[in-house]
Amino acid sequence: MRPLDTSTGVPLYLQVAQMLKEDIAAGQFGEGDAVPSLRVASAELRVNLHTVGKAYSLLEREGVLSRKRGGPYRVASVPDAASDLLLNDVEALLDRGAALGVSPEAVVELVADAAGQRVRRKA
Amino acid sequence: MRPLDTSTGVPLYLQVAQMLKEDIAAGQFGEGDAVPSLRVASAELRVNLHTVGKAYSLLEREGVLSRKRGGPYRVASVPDAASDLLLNDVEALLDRGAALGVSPEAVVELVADAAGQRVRRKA
DNA sequence: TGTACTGTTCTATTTGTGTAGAACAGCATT
DNA sequence: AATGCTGTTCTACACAAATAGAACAGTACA
Repeated sequence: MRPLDTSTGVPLYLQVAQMLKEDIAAGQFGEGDAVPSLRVASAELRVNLHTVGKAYSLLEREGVLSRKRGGPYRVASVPDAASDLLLNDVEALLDRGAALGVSPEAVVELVADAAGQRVRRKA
Repeated sequence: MRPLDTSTGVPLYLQVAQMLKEDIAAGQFGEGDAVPSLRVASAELRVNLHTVGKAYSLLEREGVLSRKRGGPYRVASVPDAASDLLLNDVEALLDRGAALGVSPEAVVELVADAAGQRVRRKA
């Protein structure tokens, strides 16, 4: 799994929930599939078992996961498409740009440049 | 000033520091200018005096602000240009896109669409 | 019936954040 | 000198987050 970022101040359990949600949206887990158990996930992420439990129960309240007593967490419903999950971040980026006096068009250029570098790096 | 977001889990003092840094980068405060005093800023932001103090001393360690005993915090050096401050967010956005299986090009399109809506909304 | 897994619950401790109020020393102005 | 501002320091408390370990009940399978 991807690493967690402890420098931003964002609680780990929120990061874990977000990460799993993205993985499900990306198709890594289908509806009805069991997600990694608390102990397995906590070992892989090098995080406490209770932290993962908090993340999973949060996703359960959101309707993404479901549980049966004694059984593993399973995917209840696949969240919105990947691009929908990104929209919030896109809006936040434009907000920050506006706060800095950078026009939306200029932000688009910044993203396009950075994206271009990635594509070139990959090739 | 802009409002603080208490829902993200990001510490308030980091948000305050970030906000002031952006305002300075945007030209709201020039080199040598005094920034709002701890008591004024804490009243405007509806935040504790010590929280603002923590933010200011952080920016002092970063070299953005400087202080003289008994005097106000002043801008020591204007941080990087506004667009530079946005680059980190742009990279983070592309990272999240990659995690979701969304190509850099598709992310650019998302941003372009959202930006287009803003320009139209403004007009 | 064991065995091994699942999540749940409990207590306990540590750390960071945020708030609150008071007191202090330095600087500038009147 | 007195007043009013500046940031600093101190104690105190409340809360959320994270860690740790133990014990528990339910499920599945050999």
